[in-house]
Amino acid sequence: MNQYRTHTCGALRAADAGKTVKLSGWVHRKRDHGNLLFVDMRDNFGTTQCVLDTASPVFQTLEKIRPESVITVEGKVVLRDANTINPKMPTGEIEVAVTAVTIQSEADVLPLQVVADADDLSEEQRLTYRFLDLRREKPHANILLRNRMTKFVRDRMWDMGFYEFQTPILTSSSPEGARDYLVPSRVHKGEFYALPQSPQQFKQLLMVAGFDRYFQLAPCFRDEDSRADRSPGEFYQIDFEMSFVTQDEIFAVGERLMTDLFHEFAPTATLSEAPFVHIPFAESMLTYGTDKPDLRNPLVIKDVSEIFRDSSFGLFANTVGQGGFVRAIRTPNTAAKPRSWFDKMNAFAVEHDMGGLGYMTLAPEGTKGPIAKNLDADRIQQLITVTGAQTGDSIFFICGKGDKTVKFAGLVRTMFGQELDLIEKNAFRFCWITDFPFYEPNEETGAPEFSHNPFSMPQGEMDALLNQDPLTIKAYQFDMVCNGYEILSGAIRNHRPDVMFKAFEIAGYGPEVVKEKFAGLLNAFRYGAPPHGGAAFGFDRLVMLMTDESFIREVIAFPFNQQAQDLLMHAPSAVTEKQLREVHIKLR
RNA sequence: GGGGGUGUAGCUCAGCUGGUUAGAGCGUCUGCCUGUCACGCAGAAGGUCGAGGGUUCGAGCCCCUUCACUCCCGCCA
Repeated sequence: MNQYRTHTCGALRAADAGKTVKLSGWVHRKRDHGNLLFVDMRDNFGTTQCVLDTASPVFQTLEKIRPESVITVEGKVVLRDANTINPKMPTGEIEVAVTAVTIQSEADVLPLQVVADADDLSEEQRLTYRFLDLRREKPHANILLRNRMTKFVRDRMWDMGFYEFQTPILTSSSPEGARDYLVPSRVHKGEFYALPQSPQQFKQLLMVAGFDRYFQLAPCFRDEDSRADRSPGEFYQIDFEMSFVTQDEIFAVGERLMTDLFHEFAPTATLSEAPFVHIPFAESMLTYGTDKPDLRNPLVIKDVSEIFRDSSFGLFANTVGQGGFVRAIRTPNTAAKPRSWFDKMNAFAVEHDMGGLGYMTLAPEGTKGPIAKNLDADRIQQLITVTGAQTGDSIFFICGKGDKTVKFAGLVRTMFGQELDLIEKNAFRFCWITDFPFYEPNEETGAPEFSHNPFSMPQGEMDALLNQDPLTIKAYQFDMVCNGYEILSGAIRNHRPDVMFKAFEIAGYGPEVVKEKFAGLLNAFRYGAPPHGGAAFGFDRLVMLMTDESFIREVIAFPFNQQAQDLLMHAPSAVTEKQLREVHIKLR
């Protein structure tokens, strides 16, 4: 018999009454009635109430023990009286009458309150005492859910015929993408390894090696600043790659995995049916003002620039005349809102450094508002038709130039979705964003540069590179978006050296540079490479969606803080002179 | 790199228009309590008001500098 326990703290039921048992766990809560003492014991599996009075030989010991100490108790399982049953606890029909106790580890006074399970501890406290924080119910449950999702994903990928691999953690620095984490080499003075930003090149090499289907729950490292949904430093991807496929087959794998995963872990939620809707990048930017639209929000953005061109509404007409544009959003059932509400909406624009939010209301007695006053009836009718507005609605207008205005329209859409409580509840709405531009103009020079991953295949391949304006070429590159979060990114890869040289040449890289920086891949492609493609899900972000958390730290056992520090292990930290000498580094 | 927010007891916070001795809840400690399950009751201890400087008769509060944490922009598949 195990010397610590016969049962876990979540196991005992009425049927166990009469048994002599041993439990080990943490002192969750104590309720001391003077001559009667209740001790709730907690472990990973649950909580059990222990009871003892002055007749117990260990009464004094347990009366003194501090919360969160680890103890082993022996005692008899007894049924509770009907009026003392606790229906909120799975073990609530019984309690353990304690006859003996062993103190395994006595806890000091706690720096923060674990048992209170309050959600309002500061991040700094929680991360400094993460081992205590993770004892709390919700953080504990989040990590266990992540654990079950890990197994589920792994099983489904195996079922779908993917082989699981490990790829190197110490690899070479890559010039594209994010900032690398560097590791100095001791053996090779002045040279550095880099931690992989993703196993991108390795998984492609595995395709060249003929393994057909690869997957990995891959750690990825990027030295970039954090966001609520983006952990600094490191994160995990469900990374996969397939040979002899087109985009649609990658989509099918992604849809299968998400459909199964969300059915399993969010059984009550409404899900998008596969196949998920495809939204070309350009359309997404126009209709939603972002490349990661939240489709739970029913509002859409319409371009109404042409209606305002040469119109009598001078402000908008002038902007359109100078290459700007006007976007409109219909907001249902808002025509009767007070003037102060429209002013508040306008203030939102000012906060975001935009001129304002023009509007027009469709009251039963006619259209109203500053824009309606200055526009002829025909144009007003066109606005109503384009936006689909009905009596009782209003239409808001965003006018300006450039990318900033496009994105601002997206912010306005999101703001109205929340303000008017239009966001669908308990739903996961998926879509594919497709047809990303292969190149984008450099902000200063206007010269084409890679907009995303240079390893993806341009649509039209060599013919497009030779004969098309580079800035109009699209890539076989796509994202999957769920509820406004980018959860996957993928592409059909460029497996043709000639196309790759040409693609880099257009972006301003000569063949020597390509040969130097991508030697591994290029060399491999010279000796027979299958057409291939793949993608990667952000695993942490999926867990975050599933747990309905807004912060990615909530689903990572030992996350960095915003400054990419581990407050528990004190990383990063200084090292000794000797260590620095060995890796040939001198600090300035 | 830039912008916003926060910083007061071990934890979470309140603190008015600048005014006497800086408060609450939880936790801790002490005492009482045999059916609680966030037990209850009584009491006590606990403060460099993030740090430094300034204005003022007087600063937790106003000004300047600085540090820490956090959210966002930039950045980032």
